[in-house]
Amino acid sequence: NRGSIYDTFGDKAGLFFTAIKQYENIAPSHRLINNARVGNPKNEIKIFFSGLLTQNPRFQANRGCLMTNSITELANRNSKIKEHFDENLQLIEDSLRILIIRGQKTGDINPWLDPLNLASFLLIFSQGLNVITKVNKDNDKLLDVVETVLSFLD
Amino acid sequence: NRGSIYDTFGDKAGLFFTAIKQYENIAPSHRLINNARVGNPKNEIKIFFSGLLTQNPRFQANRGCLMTNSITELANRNSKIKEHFDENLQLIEDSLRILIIRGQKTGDINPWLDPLNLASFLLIFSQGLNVITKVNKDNDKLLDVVETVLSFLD
DNA sequence: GAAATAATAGAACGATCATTCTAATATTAA
DNA sequence: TTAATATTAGAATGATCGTTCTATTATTTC
Repeated sequence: NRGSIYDTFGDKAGLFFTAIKQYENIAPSHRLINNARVGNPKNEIKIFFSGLLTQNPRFQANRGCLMTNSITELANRNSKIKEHFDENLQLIEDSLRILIIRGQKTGDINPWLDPLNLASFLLIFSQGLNVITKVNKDNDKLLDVVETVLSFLD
Repeated sequence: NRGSIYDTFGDKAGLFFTAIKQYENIAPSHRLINNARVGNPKNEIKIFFSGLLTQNPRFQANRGCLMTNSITELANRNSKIKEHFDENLQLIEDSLRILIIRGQKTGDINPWLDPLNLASFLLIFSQGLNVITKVNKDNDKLLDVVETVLSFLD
């Protein structure tokens, strides 16, 4: 009900921000961030990417990622939104970097690769997946590409 | 003027489609598509990615790519837009694939890599760049990542 | 230069939007 | 049960949107 919504969230922007925060708790990046310092590094990265491709049945198909969608639509018009997602992306990149460093220590990931550079690359690639899945639903093909990307870590 | 616009383009959607078509003639993918069968393969791919990072002074900063932005905002609500960009992405992927095959023949690109798989990867990565550049303006870092990606082709 | 055509400014339309308000109806706490 | 508190339906607000219209002013064409 309109009344309840305005009472609880203040305004449209407040509701949106609450939605974003809820979304971030169920997005694939949530597990990645939480497990950055535990679990098998390469496996966590793999699960993260699989999560981007396996559409959550909680969501309707083709809707993509709320963060990616919001960045492309709003980042250059709403600095609060932009800053929020800038931080969130940084958190994901940090987690990837930590996992890469750990993977290099255990010998699972090529130690000659630069962790920050590689983490940044994986983050960018993840955002690309969130775009492409909105038009291309050939999941098998995308899974193959993800496998290729993961092989770059070897 | 409102009147002229409606007279020329019919309605808002017509104007948008015309804008899209004009945009596609100046986007970095335009050169890639046109040069898929000529010029140095690896160099064309490099120029394509540089183009995504070097913001065209014709555009205002931080606006990203009109195709990427439109896909994430409209693809699941407007099937005509979705189909248009699906075709356009396919065209870019095809061009990348053709360039990769040519590069493999000349020995510039690792012949063991699967051209379609790799083209799909580069396309996805390009879309990721179009997302990330909307929040992260550290161009030097992104150029480093692009360099890393291009090194995957060796 | 006159007639036909195009472009302009700006009023006007109904639709939708974000938001607030009111009054009625539930739900909880005492 | 009563009183306090939430929740609801839905009317009402002003703003903006996409679109059309009209009357005026330019620009082309003959």
